[in-house]
This record gives sequence, structure tokens and C-alpha cells, in this order.
Amino acid sequence: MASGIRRVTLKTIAEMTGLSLSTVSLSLRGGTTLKQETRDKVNEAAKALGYVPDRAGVRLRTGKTNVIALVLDGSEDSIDFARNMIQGIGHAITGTRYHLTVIPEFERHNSTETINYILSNRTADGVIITHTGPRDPRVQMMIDADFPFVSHGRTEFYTPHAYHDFHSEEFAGLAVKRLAAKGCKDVLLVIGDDSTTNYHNIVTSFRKEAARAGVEARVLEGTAKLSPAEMRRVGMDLAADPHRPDGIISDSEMRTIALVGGLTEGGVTLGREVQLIYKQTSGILPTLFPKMDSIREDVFAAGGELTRLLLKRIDGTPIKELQTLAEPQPHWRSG
Amino acid sequence: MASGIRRVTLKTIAEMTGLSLSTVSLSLRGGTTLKQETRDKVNEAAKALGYVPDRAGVRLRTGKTNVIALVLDGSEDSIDFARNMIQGIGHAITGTRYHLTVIPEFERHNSTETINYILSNRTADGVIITHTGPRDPRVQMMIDADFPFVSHGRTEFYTPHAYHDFHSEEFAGLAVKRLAAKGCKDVLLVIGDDSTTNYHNIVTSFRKEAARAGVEARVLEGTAKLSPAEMRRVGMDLAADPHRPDGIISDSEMRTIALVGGLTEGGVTLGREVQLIYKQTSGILPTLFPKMDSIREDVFAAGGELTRLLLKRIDGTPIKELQTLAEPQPHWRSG
DNA sequence: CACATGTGATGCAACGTTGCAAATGTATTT
DNA sequence: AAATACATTTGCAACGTTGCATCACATGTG
Repeated sequence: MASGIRRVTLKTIAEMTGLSLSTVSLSLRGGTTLKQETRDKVNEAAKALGYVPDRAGVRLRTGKTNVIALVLDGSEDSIDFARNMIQGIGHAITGTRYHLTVIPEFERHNSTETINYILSNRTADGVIITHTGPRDPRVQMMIDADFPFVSHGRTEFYTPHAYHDFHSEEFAGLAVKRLAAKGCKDVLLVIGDDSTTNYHNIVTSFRKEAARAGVEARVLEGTAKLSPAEMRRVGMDLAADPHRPDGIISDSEMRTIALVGGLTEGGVTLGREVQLIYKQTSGILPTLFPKMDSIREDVFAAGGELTRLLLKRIDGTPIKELQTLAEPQPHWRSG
Repeated sequence: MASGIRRVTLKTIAEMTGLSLSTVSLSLRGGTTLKQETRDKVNEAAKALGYVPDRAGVRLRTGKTNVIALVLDGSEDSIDFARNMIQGIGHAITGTRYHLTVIPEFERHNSTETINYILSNRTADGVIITHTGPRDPRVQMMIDADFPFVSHGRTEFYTPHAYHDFHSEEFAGLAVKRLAAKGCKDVLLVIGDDSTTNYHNIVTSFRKEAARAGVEARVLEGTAKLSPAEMRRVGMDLAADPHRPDGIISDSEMRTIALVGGLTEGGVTLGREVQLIYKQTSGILPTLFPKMDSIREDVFAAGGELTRLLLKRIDGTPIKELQTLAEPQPHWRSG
């Protein structure tokens, strides 16, 4: 821990170049009033010494933390969601001065305390939240505080805010059309977490598209609280049901796995008696079910996009330019 | 963003109580030379105002960042590893002043730059690394710098350091014994990442236990570089192999899924012709393969333990007391 | 009464940075 | 030659915290 040599600060550079502290500081921040010669000298010295501005100093003086905070939802629906999201963010901040702090949530959506903490202690320059609800209180808080944030998911608030979202309506539309094209007459949507805006978008679009395609539309709600074992049970019950649907759309990887397990154990051959399309976010499901149709959401890319939007938001870009959707990527495997 | 009211600092408390800044600071840090009455007054005021020490101020003055850094390996072997680990860490730091920053890695094990950055910029008080190798250069760097860290995984360095590790030897032993008890005569160990200490521990223990149990021991190495599709192919080839093993031990969830997929497609009924035991770290596999034996590693708990060890290390606890192993938890499902 | 001993509280400098106000130096104008 | 303009550089204070050295005051000692 005793590294002997002292830290390289502005002072070090000042001493080395014979310039004043202020000049060095100004120069490093690109002061245009300085002589080119001076600026070169400073840059050289800084590079030679490997100068990196002290985060605490900057933060104390300017209030800028150079930190972005990810509030990590505890949801298990999407496999490896955390890793992909974090890698996406990490990729987008390499080369910037930003660090990423992650605040995991345990219970679902109780995170107003977390937001409150960040807001009142100015512990980050911006926040990324996921699994956003239509009237998400976290969003409300940050809008009220005029604090930079971006949500993975849209809301119903009147005041606009930065977001990046999966185009769920498109997802539902694509899935329904695909199933209809395969001859399905009776389609079931298996969907979880109804506290999410996503949920509403999918259900609404699902019903509309099903009506248009002339197929029966059923929705299996409240599956968010089910354990994998219970979900598996649902699959078995479905398999045994004489009125079972001939097409299924599943919006979560975890539930897909359990459901398919149950259906298969119940004697259903997927792709024959029953068609299934699932939302895919990790690489595992395609390995598991190589012949099954899926529609992909790229969480890594989402992390990157969220970060880019947030950094722009922090830098003052108007909010209208900070609202983007990710197109679903269909992966049709069979006929 | 304009919150109007000024931040609560020591000064605020000083003004409120009529005491000096120094006294307030001293009192809050538990100065025993102060009158009890004074200390009470300060504590009251601090609580009333909701005082939280400014991180930048503390950090600038003391050098303490109150940050721990997790270097997140890009490996996909263990499903939801990142979320579980982060939640474990998050749980262990609630109530402390520590924040967690996460630094994702993209390529495998190139993270000496990351460590170097943390070391030279003192950007955290301690580091957690995972997927540790026997002569992990990151460990070497931090030992040399006498910087607080804890590794998820042991090493072969002479100088001791803090670690928490899964008891891989025990894992291999349990698995072999179980397979032997089920009548297996020819056991295959499917294992990845040979850059990891874990790898060596498992292979060694596997061979030893197999010899003791009198069963044939084969090792399928180099599977770390295989894609899920290729791994699936391995499963199919195994199924078709006339000399195929009658027992398989798999150390990774991703590979287990692909392998089982391939074996099943190849016509093998697991649990009958071939026995399989896998290492389980997420909740998914038991759902997928409810009848299959597994041995669990609790990554959430590991995150918590790593954190506790690290915080103790930072506070100066001797290293001998900071080396722990996690017992494998067998989940035998059938006979 | 002068002095030492405690007890309790405080002043001050420093950590590294930034931005304003001011100073210095050089060139141009009257 | 003095005044003005401009170009370039710098001193200083402040952000919030801590810890050392010091101080004010009361009590006890010779």
C-alpha cells in the first residue's frame, strides 16, 4: 500500500513545466486563450507523467461525480439480463470518465428509497432504471427533481423523459402474424409482471393483432408470481387441457423454459400440435430449443443505447431526441 | 436540478448547534474527549437534518473512497452469475458506507489493465475478482501493491491472500462417489476454462476419486471455447459413440444445457443409459431437468462472503482469517 | 499568588480541482 | 511617450472533510 511515489496532480505538472497551477488546469481543460506552445508543453508533461484528474477533487469542486448508477431489478425473467446490460453499459462508457455503480434491488420495485438516496446525496450524475412501470414512482421522483435519468421502458407520464424501450407492440404483432401464418386459430399469450409498461403494450397489441388476423386471443396473466415449478405445472395442465391453444407466445425466458418443460412432459410436441414463439434475450434458449421460433431483444445493445442517451441527457440534449425503440429481431427456425 | 435548499454539511450542523466545525466533525466521529452533552446535541442535529458525510470531501481528505470494485468476468458458463454475485455483494454492503462499482470485462482475463487503473488511480478501497487463475497476474499485481482484494478462487502464490472459493475438490469427490454408487464404470468429466484454478482442482480430485472408486476416468477438456451449438454437437457425438461413458460430470450450466440437448437428441435417455451430475448455480436447471442430480454452488452467498472478507481485509484483519471455502450442496433427485 | 494539570473546544492547513478577478507582458494607437 | 487594446498567465477562494496544534477555562498544587 505504501507506493512511495506521490500521486501525479496538477501541481506536479505545474512544477515540471514551470507554469502556474491555474494555467495547467486551464490548459488541460482546453483553454483557448492559451498559447499553443504552452498547451503543447502541458499536454506533453501530462502524458509523460500519466496524469489523470483526481475524481474527488473534481467532484468536490464541481459537483460532478462522473458516475452513472444502474438500479438493477431483481427480476429473473430474462436470463443473464444483468450481465448483458452491464456489459452494454460498460462498453459504452469505455473511453469516457464515467464509472458505473450498480445498486441491486431485492424486492421488486421498492426502489424509491434508492432513488431518493441518489437524489439527495448527489451520488451519481445520472441513473438508469429498468423494468419501468406506466406510472413508475421512480420516474416521477426524478422528473420532479429534474435529475438526469433514462428508463428502459416507457411510461404514461405527461412530461416527457429519456427512454429506450423494446418495441413490444411490434413483438406481439410479429408473433401473432407468424402463428396465424402457421395456421393457428387459438393463441395464448403467457405474460408476467403486470406492473410493467411493457406488459400493457404487449397485451394491447396482442389483442389488436389477433382480432385483425381473425384468431382467438387468450391471455394468461399473473404468471410473474409463479415459481418455475408452478410454471411447469401450468405447462402440464395446458397439455392435458382439451381446449388447449394451438399457439403460444411467451415473453420471458424463465417462463418459457418451465412452460416448455411442462408441455413436453405432458406429451405435447412443440412445433407440431402446438406452436410456440418466445422472446429471447440470452444465448441459451436457442441452444435448448434449436427448432423453435423466437424474437430477440438485444440487452447488450440496450445497455449501450441507454448509456448513450443518458450521457447526452446529462450534457443537456433536448429530451425529444432521447427517446428510442429497439426493433424486435425475429428468428424463424422452421417452415 | 435546482433543488433550492443547500446541502447539509458539517457547517450546517455547526451553525445550528453553535459549535465549531471541528467540534462537530470530531463529535460525529466519536471523539471521546467531548462532553456527553455536546455529543448528544450534535447527534440530534445531525439526525434532524439528515446529515450524510460528503463522499468527495472525505475522499479528498482521507483518501478513502468507500467504494469496492467488482471486476466482472465475461464468462457465460454460469447462468445469472452476475446478478447473483452483485446481489450478494449488495446485500452485504447495505448499512455500510460502501458503494459498489462494477467493471465488466469483455475478453477473458485481460484485466490487468483494469487492475492497474484501479491501483494507480486509487479508485476503490478494495477489489473483488472472480474466475481466478493459479498464477493470476491480477492477484500478483495486487499482492505486490499490498492492495486490499479478495478473489473468488484460490491461487498457487506463495504469499497468502484473502479468498473465498467453492470447494471444487469436494464437488468432484461427491459427484464421482454418487456416480459410482449408481453403478457407473466409466465416467467423463466435461470441463471448461483451463485458465482457472478451479479447473485444476476439479480435474485432480476427479482423477483421484475415480481411481479410489475403481471407475474409468476420462476428461473432456477445452470445452471453454466451444459455442453452445458445438457443445450440442459434442452431446450428439457422445450419444452415437459405442464407447460412450455411462456417467458424466459437468461443471458449467451452459455446457450442461447444450450437452443434455445433444445427448437427448442423439437418443440417450439421461438417468437410464447415462447418468449425469451437473454443477448448479442458478434456479433454472433444476426446473429444466427436475430429475437430474446436481451439486449447488450458491453464488449469492459467495458474493456476500467475498464482501465480508474484503471489508475485513480493508480494516486490517490478518489474512489467515480471510480464507474460506464454500461446501458444495448435493441435490440428489432420484434413487 | 504563581504555576502546573486537566478538560473541553477550536483554529488552521491541507487534500486536488476550478473559475473568477486581476496581473503581467506585448503590440498598436494617438 | 503615454494611453489603449489585446493576448496570455496567475493568485485566490472555495468545495467538505479531517487531525494536529493550540487555546480558554477551571481546578488543583506548592
